Amino acid sequence: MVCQAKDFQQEHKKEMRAVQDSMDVLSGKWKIAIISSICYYNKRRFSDILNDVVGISNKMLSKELKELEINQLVTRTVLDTQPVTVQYELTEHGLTLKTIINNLTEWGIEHRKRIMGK
Amino acid sequence: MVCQAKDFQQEHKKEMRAVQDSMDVLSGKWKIAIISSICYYNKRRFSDILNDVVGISNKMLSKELKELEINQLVTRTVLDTQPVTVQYELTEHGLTLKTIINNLTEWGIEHRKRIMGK
DNA sequence: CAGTATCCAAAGGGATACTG
DNA sequence: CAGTATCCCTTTGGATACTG
Repeated sequence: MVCQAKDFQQEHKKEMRAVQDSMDVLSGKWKIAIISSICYYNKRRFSDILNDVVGISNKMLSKELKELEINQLVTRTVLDTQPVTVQYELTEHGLTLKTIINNLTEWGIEHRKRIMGK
Repeated sequence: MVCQAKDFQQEHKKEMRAVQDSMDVLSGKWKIAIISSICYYNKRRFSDILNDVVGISNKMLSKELKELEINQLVTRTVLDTQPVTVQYELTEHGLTLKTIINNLTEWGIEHRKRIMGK
């Protein structure tokens, strides 16, 4: 019984670490929205993301995309056009966030109903 | 065809708004972790959450819990003990985040494997 | 187009001490 | 125990202008 309680707590610590690991990568006002934008179209250009994500500045977008690249969630490809365009894509790893994005979308809709009320 | 494309984009705008609504409530370094802590035990006291969420200060925890209360995700109950203890619980609405928490936990484990690497 | 550079105000958030 | 109050340094991020 004592032992079971210990396992229970150990398990909880592991879960807390995991959830905090996720949030280290995904937290912040913009990351999930950026991923969501790219995900929907598979490939997305800088200026398109800038338009999709309401309120973000180019400075922020640039910074956030770099971090997502470092964390291997997106790839950046410079296209040989005139002028230059840059395409962002989710990596295989980034695509594993699709379920979470979908859940957050659903939840956002319900939450708005609830808070905005009735 | 043009019409279909328009619907596609309209749908995307709705989804972007929804996902950004979610993140308005959940973003920040701590919220998800706090909810996760309470969720695991159903009820959880202030000092316990303080222990669960690695790195958070009492000031931050206090602030974040207030916001979660405002957004109707948690309830706060003062227990008649000596000294006073306070219990936090997820609301019905807060409990709808359980799926997302679980997904984020799973994802955090996989992400750590991937980044810390092989 | 896709950023970078600079300036600068405002917010974030830790440490510490204190209260009912 | 569960916070609040204060001090104060750090980070954030908008606005604007500039570059390849």
